[in-house]
Amino acid sequence: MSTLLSIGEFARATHLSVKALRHYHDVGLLEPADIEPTSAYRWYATAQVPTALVIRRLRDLEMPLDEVRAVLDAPNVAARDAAIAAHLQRMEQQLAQTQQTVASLRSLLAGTASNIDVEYRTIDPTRSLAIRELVAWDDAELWLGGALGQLHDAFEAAGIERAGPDSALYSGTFFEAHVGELIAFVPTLGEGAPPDGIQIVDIPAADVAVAVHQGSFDELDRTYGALGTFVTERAIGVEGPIREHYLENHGASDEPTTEVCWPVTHAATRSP
Amino acid sequence: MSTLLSIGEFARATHLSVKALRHYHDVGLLEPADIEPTSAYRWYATAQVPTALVIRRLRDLEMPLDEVRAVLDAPNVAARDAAIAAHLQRMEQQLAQTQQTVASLRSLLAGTASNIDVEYRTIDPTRSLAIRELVAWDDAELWLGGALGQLHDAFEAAGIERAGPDSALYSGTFFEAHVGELIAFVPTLGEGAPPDGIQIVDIPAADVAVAVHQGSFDELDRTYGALGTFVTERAIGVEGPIREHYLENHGASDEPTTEVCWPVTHAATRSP
DNA sequence: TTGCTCCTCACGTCACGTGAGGTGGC
DNA sequence: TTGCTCCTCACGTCACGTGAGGTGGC
Repeated sequence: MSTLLSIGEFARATHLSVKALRHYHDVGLLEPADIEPTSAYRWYATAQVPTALVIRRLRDLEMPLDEVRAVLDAPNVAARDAAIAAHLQRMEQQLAQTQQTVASLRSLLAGTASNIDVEYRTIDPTRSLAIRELVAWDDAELWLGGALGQLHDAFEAAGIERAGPDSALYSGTFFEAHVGELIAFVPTLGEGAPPDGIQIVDIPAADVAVAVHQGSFDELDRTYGALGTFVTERAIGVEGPIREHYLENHGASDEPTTEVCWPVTHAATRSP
Repeated sequence: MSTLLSIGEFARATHLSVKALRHYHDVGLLEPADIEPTSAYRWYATAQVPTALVIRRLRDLEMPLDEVRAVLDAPNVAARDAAIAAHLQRMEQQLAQTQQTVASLRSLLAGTASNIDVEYRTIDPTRSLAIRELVAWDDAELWLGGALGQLHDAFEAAGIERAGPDSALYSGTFFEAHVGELIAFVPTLGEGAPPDGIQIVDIPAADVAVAVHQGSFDELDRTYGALGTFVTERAIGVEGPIREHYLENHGASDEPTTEVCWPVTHAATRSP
C-alpha cells in the first residue's frame, strides 16, 4: 500500500526542500504520483520516498540532474551501477587534481624561483602525420592523449619511422576563449596515404623562443607565464600558434619534459 | 621592469580566458595595470602574471571569488595562509562527507532493510534551558553543537542538574524551505535566571511516534523517510515541530543514538 | 578595403532560492 | 474571517560562456 503525502509532508520525510521538489517535477526528474486537477496540488506516494533519498545522495555527490535521471532510468542494475561508478571515478580524478593544485599553489606562494632558460630556435617546415580538431579546454589533455595514440598506431601500421617528437599546435583562440583548434602531430619522412581521420600536414616554419618545462602539465602555466613575460619584455612576440614538443624521458626521471615554443620575430633568433 | 600585454596576450601567458579576465576586472579582482582612455583597451603588466596564476590555482580549488580577493588583499602572509588553510579544511571536510555519502548511497541501493521500530509516546511539557534561532539548513549541525555546548556551560555554571537528554525542536519550515526556527534545549528542574542568550522555555507537550536512529546524522533522512511513511500510511500525522533527542552512548558503540519524534494524534498513542 | 583584436551590452547556464501575488479548505 | 498550505510566475545567485554588433589601427 502506498498512500499520498502533500509536498510539505514529503519534504519533511525526505529532507528535500519544497522548492527542490517543484524543480525536480518541472524537469521531469521526480513526478508526483498524483496531481489534483483543480488545485494543481502535488501528491507524492510513500513508495517514492526511497527514490527521493537516492536523489538526495546523488546530489550531495554533486551529480548533475541529467545524470541523476540517467541513473534512475537505468534499464538494469549493471547500467545503474556503471553510471554511478563513472561519476565516482571522475570525483576521484578531481581529488587527485586538487592535491596537485594545492602543492602547486604552495610552491607558487613560496616564490620558488621562476627564472627560466630561454633558447631561440628557427624551426623548419615539418611534414607530419596530424589530427586537427576544435577542442574545448577541459577536454584537451584527454583529446591529445587519444590523438597521439592514433598517430602512433598509424606509424606502426605503415611501418615507417617518426622524424621528431610528439607535438601539438595550439591556436590563439584555444587560450583566449578556452576552445579552439588543436593539431596533434608527429613528424614523418614517409609519404603513404594515411588512415581515416589522419592527415599529412606541412607544419609551417617558425621562429620561436623555447622554454623547457619539467613536470606535471598542471604547472605548464608557470612556464607560459615566464615565457610570455620574457617575450613581452623584449617586445619580440609575433602572431602564430604556440607549439609544444613532448620529449621522451631520458634517464631516471619519470616527470614529463615539455618544450614550449612561443613565436617571435626572426630578428630575435639572430641576436646573441 | 614591467611591460604591458594586451588582454589576449595576457590570456595566453596565464591560461585564463579573456572572458574570465574581463569578469575579474568587472568585479575588481584583477584590475588591468592600464586602461586606454579612448579605446577602453585593457593592458596588463608582466608583473601581474604571478597574481593571475595564483588566482587560477585558487579557482581550480573552487574558492569563491570573494575569498580569492580576501587572499590577495591579505595584509600579511599569516592572514593569507590562514584564509587558504580555512578553505582547504572545508574541502577536507567535504571529502569526508563525500565518503560517508558514497557508503550511504551503496547501502540505500543495496536495499538494506529499512523497517524500523516505531514506539508511541506522550511527552509531557518540559521546562528547559533553551536557545532558539533562525537557522539555515547547512549551518544546522554546527549551530546545534554550539548551542548545546552553551547550554551545558549554563548548567555547569548554575550548578544544577539536567532532567533529560540534549534535544532540539525543528520547525516545519526548516525542512520545507531549508531555513527555519530551531530550538536547542535541555530539560531542567532548576529555576534561576539563565545567562544571556539562553531562555527558560516550556517545551509543549506532544503525542509522537518515535523511531530510534543509530549512526551518522547524514543518514537521519532514512529514519525520517521510514517514520514519515509509517505515519502517513496510518493517517495519524498532525501539525507540529519535530523533536529530536540525542541520547548518551551507553556501552561500546561510538555511534550516536538519536530519537526522532514525529507528532501524531493523541488517539494513535492510545491504540495498541 | 579586409582582418584582426579589442570593446560593450544582453542573455544563457545550472540548480535551485527568494519573494510577490493569489487560491481553496478548515 | 483568519491561517495555513499550496500554487504559479518572475527574478536573483555564481562565475563565467555565448553570441551580437560595433570600433580602431595595420
